Amino acid sequence: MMFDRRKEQLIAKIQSFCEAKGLPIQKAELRNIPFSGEWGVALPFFPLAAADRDRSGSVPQHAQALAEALKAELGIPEGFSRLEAVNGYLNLYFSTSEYAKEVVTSVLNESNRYGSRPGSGKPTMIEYSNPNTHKPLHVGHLRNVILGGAVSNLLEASGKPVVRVNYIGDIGLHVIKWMCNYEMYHAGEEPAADKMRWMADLYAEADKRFSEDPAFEHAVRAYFARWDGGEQHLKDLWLLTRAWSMEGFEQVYDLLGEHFDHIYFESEVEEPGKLLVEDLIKSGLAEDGRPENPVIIDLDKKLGTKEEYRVAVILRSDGTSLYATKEIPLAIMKFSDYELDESIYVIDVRQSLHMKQMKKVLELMGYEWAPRMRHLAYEIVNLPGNVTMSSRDGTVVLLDDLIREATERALAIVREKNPSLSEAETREVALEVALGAIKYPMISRENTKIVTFDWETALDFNGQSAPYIQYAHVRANSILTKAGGRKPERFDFDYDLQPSEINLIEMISHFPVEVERAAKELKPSLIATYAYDLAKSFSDFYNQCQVINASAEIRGARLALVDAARITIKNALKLIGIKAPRIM
RNA sequence: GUUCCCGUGGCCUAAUGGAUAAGGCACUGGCCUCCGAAGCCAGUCAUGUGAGUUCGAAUCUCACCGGGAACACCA
Repeated sequence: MMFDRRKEQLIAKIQSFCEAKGLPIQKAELRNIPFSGEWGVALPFFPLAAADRDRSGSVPQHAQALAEALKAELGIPEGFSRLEAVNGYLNLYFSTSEYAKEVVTSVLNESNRYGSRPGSGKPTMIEYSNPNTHKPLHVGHLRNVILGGAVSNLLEASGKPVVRVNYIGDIGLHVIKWMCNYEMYHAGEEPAADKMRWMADLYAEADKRFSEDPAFEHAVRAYFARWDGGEQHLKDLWLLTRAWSMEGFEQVYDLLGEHFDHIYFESEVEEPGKLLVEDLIKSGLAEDGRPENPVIIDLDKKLGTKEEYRVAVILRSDGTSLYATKEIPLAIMKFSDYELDESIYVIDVRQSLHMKQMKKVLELMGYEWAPRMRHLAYEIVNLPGNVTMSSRDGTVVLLDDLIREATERALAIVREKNPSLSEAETREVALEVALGAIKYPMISRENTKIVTFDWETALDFNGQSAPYIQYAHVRANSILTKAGGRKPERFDFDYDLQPSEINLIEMISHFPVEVERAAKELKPSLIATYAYDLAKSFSDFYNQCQVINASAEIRGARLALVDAARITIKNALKLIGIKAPRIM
């Protein structure tokens, strides 16, 4: 980039200025100017002033004096329009036309690659979604899927290959309940077209019977014993119904635009887990308390820590497996299946201690990669009044219901706002808008903050929301279409740029930096916020600057800018799993 | 009891240790003969408390207050 080179030249000059004055140059760092309307870089002189032994007066005063001194020394470097020493900062403003052209040109050239870099190196594995078969998905699962998917996208965009994996809970009491209920009351029935829904309804029915009908509970226990006995008929039924459930999940993942590279099943790590526990007992790491007590690893005792790692329970006293039993072989399997740089777990914050224990256990077992396991902890989704979602208490919002409700609402709005669309277009747009609207609040806040779900917010298509961003994209698209769809081959920003278009170009140019930061910190919320700010900048521009009706010399440049904005909005939305419709 | 997370206008959220704390919702009043009003413009209102570090703190440290979570056989 031309401006990178100019910056380097500038930094060299600043360095010689600092050396001449005996100032610690390592403390000189360029940053963005917070005000809009013009662009450039700012150099704060406070650290230099504080370190200067020849300082006269207060630090801010001296910073201002230094800024002025450097300003006088630099004159006006090539590529800059003016310099300004104010409030202890030296602000260096770029020549607008060159900078604008450079930004817009590179966005148009890179198009849908703008903001991403090619991948290289060892892959990072990201485990997320992790649903239980035979059970419905609720909005808590949605946050996990959206977050995991977005983090995967971000890492990919920042140049890391990614392996997306899903760890499916395909065994346990919930499965037995479902199958027992099915055999007793729905034997031979086939799933409805909406498999997710059908499975969920039967699960709710089974769960209700289980808690209300002692006879059914009895039947389930007996059924479980037959399962443990390895009865072939039950195995066949399990495989069949699990496949139904997986097909249901696939339907939902397709709808959400998610995919996985590898599926791990709980059932495939259960036996290896039990074998590992025996090894751990033999090696002396684990203590076998059976038959009265479970098999444990007393981490605090082993490590000499106090109430930090606590006790990890790795096998029940009756010899049956626990979550932890299976987690250990799964972690090992991941690193042997792939040569991983990192193994990320997207799991809610309540499992932080458990994750910390697993990592430590694997470290004690001698796996060099254990430190490369990383828990991405996120907060749960609540209901108003700090009500935790629980299917047992019936305080749960099913994903299915939410998507249906949002789509219906979107459909009505699209019909009202844009009646000229065909039925097929209307449906497609409504779905994209509805999904965007329900995804956005899940991803736009920090991972560590609780999301409180309420229908009003989830179905609000105004304000800071995905539909607002999508709408900006649609309007940009609309201008380009009206202009004839042809892209100007040559354009220049040699005219007096309006503050709103300078601001828009500035926002567009920040995208790659935002992607890097979001990837590094595993924070998709930064991109969600950025996408909104970008859309807002575009709206400002849209309201203040004419494009199609502009004079010939301005028109080409503004069309190019609109196209660059359109591309950047679309790319940003894509990273957070939201589609950008052409029309709406 | 130990540990972790969160406290920013009436409500929800934003702000790589840096300049004037930024938006949304709600409320009030304006704007469709002008590239689409899911929009735009204008208005009122905020960093839990107290110390510390720093030239400079919403941000870092400590204490306290308030809310949530985890802590031996759920996942």
